[in-house]
Amino acid sequence: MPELPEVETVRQGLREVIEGAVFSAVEQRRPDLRTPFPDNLPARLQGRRIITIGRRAKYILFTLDDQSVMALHLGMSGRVLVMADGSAYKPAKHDHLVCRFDSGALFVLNDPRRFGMVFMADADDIMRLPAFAKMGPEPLGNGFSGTVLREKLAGRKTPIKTALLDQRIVAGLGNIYVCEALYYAGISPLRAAGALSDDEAEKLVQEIKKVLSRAIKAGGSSLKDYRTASGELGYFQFSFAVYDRAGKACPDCSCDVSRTGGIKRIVQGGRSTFYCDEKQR
DNA sequence: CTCCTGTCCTGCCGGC
DNA sequence: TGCCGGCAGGACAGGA
Repeated sequence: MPELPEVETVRQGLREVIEGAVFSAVEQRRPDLRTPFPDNLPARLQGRRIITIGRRAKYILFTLDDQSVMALHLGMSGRVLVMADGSAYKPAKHDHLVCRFDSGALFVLNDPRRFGMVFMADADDIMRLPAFAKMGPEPLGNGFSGTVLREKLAGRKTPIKTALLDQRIVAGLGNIYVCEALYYAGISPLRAAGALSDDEAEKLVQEIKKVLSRAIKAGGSSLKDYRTASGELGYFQFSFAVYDRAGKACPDCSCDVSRTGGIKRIVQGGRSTFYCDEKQR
């Protein structure tokens, strides 16, 4: 599923089409995703105006005019369809939540694997929900620095790759951009998290910010193509240095791939890691 | 506390 | 062609 850049792109697409709109019809087509939908969700949305559409880590936050917030996580396979004119929409397989608006706009949440989640709470309470309470800093925010990362990693023996996927360390990274950032930082995914030097932590933070920013920019520029094509938001073309490129040469590779075997794929914590062991130490 | 494994669910892809 | 195993962008529970 979508990692932070994809979620941010979805958020931007939603803002353009349904921020300020009023829910006129809400159809919840099954009782749950990974967790149950909030009690009486359709009734709680009906007639409410969306004031702002924000984001925290991989959650999209819809703040409504009654000071309630709906938090949406897309899980692994969640997708969003949004159309300014939803009159031609026909329900498709795995369309679990269908919202129509007074403007004629349409929002559909589609999630085949149903690893997604929807929560609802008063604005004052939303960040106290378990999903948010222990979250680490936003990777693109000022609260995420080399110093902060070093503190969070201190004493940890777990591999840096695994640590960066822990949302309590930093909130919003997923498997793809962790692999990518470690590559650009020249740090092996196998290194003990607590053993990074100050300089390495600082470099890693900078590369995390850079790769996420580039991906968001790529998403923004592809946004209008997605909308004109199908209204579907969530995934876009972005060229990866190592992710899903096992056996291939890394971008500015000067080594002999026939000898080194190119980019490696290993499994850490049950998830694939891709890296170049010539360039990452 | 930390860390490791298993699990939720469907779809897709490669191999036989 | 069909069947089967393995894998997938996430996050949590439970046990050591």
